[in-house]
Amino acid sequence: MEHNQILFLALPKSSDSAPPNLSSNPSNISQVFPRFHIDSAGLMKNEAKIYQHCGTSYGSVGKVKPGNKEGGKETKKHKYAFQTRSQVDILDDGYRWRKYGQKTVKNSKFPRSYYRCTHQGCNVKKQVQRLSKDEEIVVTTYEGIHSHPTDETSAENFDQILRHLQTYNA
DNA sequence: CGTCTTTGACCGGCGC
DNA sequence: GCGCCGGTCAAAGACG
Repeated sequence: MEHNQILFLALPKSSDSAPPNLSSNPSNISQVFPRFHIDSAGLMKNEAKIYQHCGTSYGSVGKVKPGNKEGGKETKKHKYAFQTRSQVDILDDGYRWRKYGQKTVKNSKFPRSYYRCTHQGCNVKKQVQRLSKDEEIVVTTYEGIHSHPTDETSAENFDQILRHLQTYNA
């Protein structure tokens, strides 16, 4: 086993070319990931690297329909995508997820799993997909913001990193 | 016994 | 209009 890498794909809004500063991160990342670690074997250490990425193929995520009526009914979807280098799909981020679907993606030879937060009133969804190119890379896409605390009380070092990332945005 | 996973069906959007 | 593709539902089973 090697050191795990956490690739941060931030999706603030449009595919606007953001400055290379890490300070321009989307809001409330720590709400999405209050606690982040790989539970299966404690693989992740403080060697986690965080990258920021804007645009690319993920720019189409959460797009707004051009033919929307009346306009102004644009719901902002907070959507964050990660790439984790791990051998396990399930990353325990402190929340409890219920799997509600699994589909095979045309572009990938591995199926994509759909999860939803089991907390009542919490509509946060999550997708887990494994890249066909690199079997070790797992893409986790979060959608929505958690409005409730986690069950876990212990905070990991990753929390500090996430807080440091979101210091600028409010 | 309660909770979560599994799995096929269903549905809506989009391209041809 | 039709078929593909991606996302969700829901029934039934697995598992503690």
